[in-house]
Amino acid sequence: MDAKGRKILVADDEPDILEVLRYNLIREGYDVITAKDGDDALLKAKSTRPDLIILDIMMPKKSGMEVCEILRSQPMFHETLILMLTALNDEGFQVKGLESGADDYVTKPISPKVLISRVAALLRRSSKESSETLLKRGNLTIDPSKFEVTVDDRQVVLAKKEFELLHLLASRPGRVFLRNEILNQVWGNDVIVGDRTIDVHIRKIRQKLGLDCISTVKGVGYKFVN
Amino acid sequence: MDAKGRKILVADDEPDILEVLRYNLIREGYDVITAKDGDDALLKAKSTRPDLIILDIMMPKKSGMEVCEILRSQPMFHETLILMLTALNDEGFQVKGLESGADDYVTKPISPKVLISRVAALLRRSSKESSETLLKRGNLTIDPSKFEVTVDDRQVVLAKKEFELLHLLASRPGRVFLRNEILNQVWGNDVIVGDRTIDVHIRKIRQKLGLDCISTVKGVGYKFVN
DNA sequence: CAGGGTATTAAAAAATTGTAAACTTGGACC
DNA sequence: GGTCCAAGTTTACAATTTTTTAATACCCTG
Repeated sequence: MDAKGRKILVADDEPDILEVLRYNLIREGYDVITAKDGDDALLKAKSTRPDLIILDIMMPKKSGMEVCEILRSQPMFHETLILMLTALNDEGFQVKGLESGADDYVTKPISPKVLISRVAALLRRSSKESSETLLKRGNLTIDPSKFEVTVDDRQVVLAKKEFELLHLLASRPGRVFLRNEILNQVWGNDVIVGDRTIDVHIRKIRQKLGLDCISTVKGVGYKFVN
Repeated sequence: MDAKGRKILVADDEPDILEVLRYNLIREGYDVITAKDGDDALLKAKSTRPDLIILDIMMPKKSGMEVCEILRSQPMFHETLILMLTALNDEGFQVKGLESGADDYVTKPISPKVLISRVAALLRRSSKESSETLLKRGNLTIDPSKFEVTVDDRQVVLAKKEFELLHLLASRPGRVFLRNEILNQVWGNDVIVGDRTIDVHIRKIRQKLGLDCISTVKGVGYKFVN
């Protein structure tokens, strides 16, 4: 589906399991990073900042639970999704797992179908939430749930497409969005509109905001700066 | 914890399991209603409007899945939490369960500790305000228990749909409700009515209230402002 | 200074909503 | 059963806003 670009870190000490998970997740279109023990997982989590982390409970160096607690204690991973793999009937762990900050767990033996389904459910939920949470960039505030934009306490009324376009750009400050990406995200894959349409909307946003927060990258696209 | 007043409906055909669950949930401070099969569950769900429904997948009369789908198709239960009890390794069901609209599932054999933990997690997540409390928004008062609306001490009589629509919008001031959301919440998932219906009702509300408290967000929906 | 790209503008086209009025339905009442 | 009434829905059209197109001006780079 729309799994593109989602990074998943999988940590398990059994190479076979790791490979099965990697294979299945990649087939679904996710970017997969693997780790072979607790310390490795921590290291790779920091360097790659995945969207979701799958942790086996039983691992050398550090257990999944320990890794989970360490991650959760850092603001960087406060929002990162964590899914635990636990042994069957391991009540204590299941309860502790949820308490230690995991978002979900799947019991072993792992069925790829179930795992994929859970992973998708988690990502779906979080992406829904993120598209509804308040976005603050300096003196600019974007509230998708209220469909409101504020600049220095002054409320600005944007039309639908303008809002969506601004929201897209502001969701990843600094990152350049190609004109194609913008068309796909805001207009949809199938809709065909002329190229100048984007310019016009950008102009209206700039005008209404009275703020120079969108910069042009000639020949490439637009990006949000602050 | 803060389980006070939370109603939980438990449906399972095995009396022993039912009793164990009931005992444990009551000990946690929940109000528990029990049902012995699918039809019974539907009946009691409608009459008691629980906050959370625990459904065994395998039940006489109607399976947990069927019950779940029927419930989800009614606006009354759109927000109600549903937790499924599935047999171990029952992959197909687990996947289908999540797809059919359940919020979570727990595998049998059930451990009370795990179940309690999951139930608490679900209820925590959805700490929505009850739809039966008095709402005051400026000079507007909405009393769902009496089905009354007041503007500056002047009582306004609204029809059922009008009332529900206003109550929905006012329940989250500022938040935009998409036309789809409105249709689902007020009319129900399965009911098919024309698009203009919403406009007409909005108009009647505006007219009757003589108050400009509902603002249009073109291409998106409506929201309550004060 | 030519060429590829972007900005600006105005106006056309499309989409969306507001409104009034007609129609449908289901229940209360006789 | 028939009649009336009110809520709810649909329809059709007007009013409005948003979105797109198109034409032109601009601006940087090689």
